Amino acid sequence: MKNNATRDKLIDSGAQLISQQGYNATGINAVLKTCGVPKGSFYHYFSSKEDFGLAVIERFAIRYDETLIALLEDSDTPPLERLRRYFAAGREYMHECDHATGCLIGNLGQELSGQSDTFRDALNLVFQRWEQRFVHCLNDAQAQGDIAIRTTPEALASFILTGWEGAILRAKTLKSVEPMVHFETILFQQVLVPSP
Amino acid sequence: MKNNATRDKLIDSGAQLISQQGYNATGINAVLKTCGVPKGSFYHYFSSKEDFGLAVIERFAIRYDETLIALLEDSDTPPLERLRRYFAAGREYMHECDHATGCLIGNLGQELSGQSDTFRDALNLVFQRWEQRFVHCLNDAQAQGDIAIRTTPEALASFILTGWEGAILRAKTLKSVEPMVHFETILFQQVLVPSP
DNA sequence: AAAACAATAGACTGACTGGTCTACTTTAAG
DNA sequence: CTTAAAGTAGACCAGTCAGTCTATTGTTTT
Repeated sequence: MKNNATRDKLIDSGAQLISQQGYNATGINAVLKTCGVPKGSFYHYFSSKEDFGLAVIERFAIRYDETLIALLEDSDTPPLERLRRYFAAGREYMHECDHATGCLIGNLGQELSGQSDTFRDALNLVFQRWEQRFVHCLNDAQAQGDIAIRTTPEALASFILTGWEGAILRAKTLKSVEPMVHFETILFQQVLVPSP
Repeated sequence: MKNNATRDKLIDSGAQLISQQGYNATGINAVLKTCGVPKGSFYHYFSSKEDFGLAVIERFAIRYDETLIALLEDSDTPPLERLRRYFAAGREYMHECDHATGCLIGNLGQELSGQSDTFRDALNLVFQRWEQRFVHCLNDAQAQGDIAIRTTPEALASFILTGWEGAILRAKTLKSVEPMVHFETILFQQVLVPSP
């Protein structure tokens, strides 16, 4: 009943189109066309467009969490260096997509939070999971004496995630990673520093 | 030919609906309905939905710039206090709209930057004008010895704007101003500080 | 082999989209 | 008073939307 190549193809095509155009601007027919699946199959696997959208979010979150673990919980690398690699990966991806795509979760958060509570809850959960990864990494950094956390690890993680998401948004409208670089520079220069 | 109450009503209703639902999710008929204007008038004043959207952006940018000037260029108030008032106003507005609306320019930047270069350029211009207001205020702060700018005023302004926009986005999905508070706290505690 | 079910296939529906069209009313100029 | 233009009014259009429907094909289970 579950896992199927057709279902996967639908989700992958959907993720790509939604990343590029947003949720509302992406029609089901467009998804079907790009992966050559008939409409009957779509409504066999998903009960509605919303159901489909939630599946796209879930799949993306799982995949993304894997790379997040690989980058931020790599105990062979100093915690701050892990963060730098995370930012570098984000910048690289921004180049790859020609500054057009950005972060799927951020995009949908902006577009759908005010539209549907179901979507908002799902996206909020993903953000919270990401913040936890940051918290973990920040605690490591403090334990090793690399930084002094002057608020709470949670507040600092929130600061980093929101700043990064904002930088991605700005990078899209500017078509340049410059805002991402500025964020990273000031973050490491003034926020992620040892106690004075 | 120009200025008209009908045109204004259309733009105001459009701004409200687009703020709440986004651009793609807001139909022209919905705008007409909420302000009781017939379609003939709409296409008398605007050549297309895109033309209308650009007018909404322009109007919003002008209005918002006025409050930005009032807050950030008030020379009777210390520069950092001006910034604090700006953030407080943003938080207050977020409460008023029940964490649903956020920033119109940020929303559209996320939704339309990858979709239309015309929109992207218009939104980018608005962001750049805002950054200039921050630059001005930051220079004042440095001149008065309140802060030490360790990068450039432009980079710091970019950092503040992107961080704030990201915090607004996160506040929407979380339905709480907490991320905005965290951003402000850490910003004033570790970034906007005098030279050591 | 037969029955049951999963999956594929796409024509079709009503509602709605942005946009056009013609007709009418108001305003301003000559 | 006449005439031209600005603005109002809404029926209408082709296209698209998410979603439904019936029919058919594959694959198990019995």
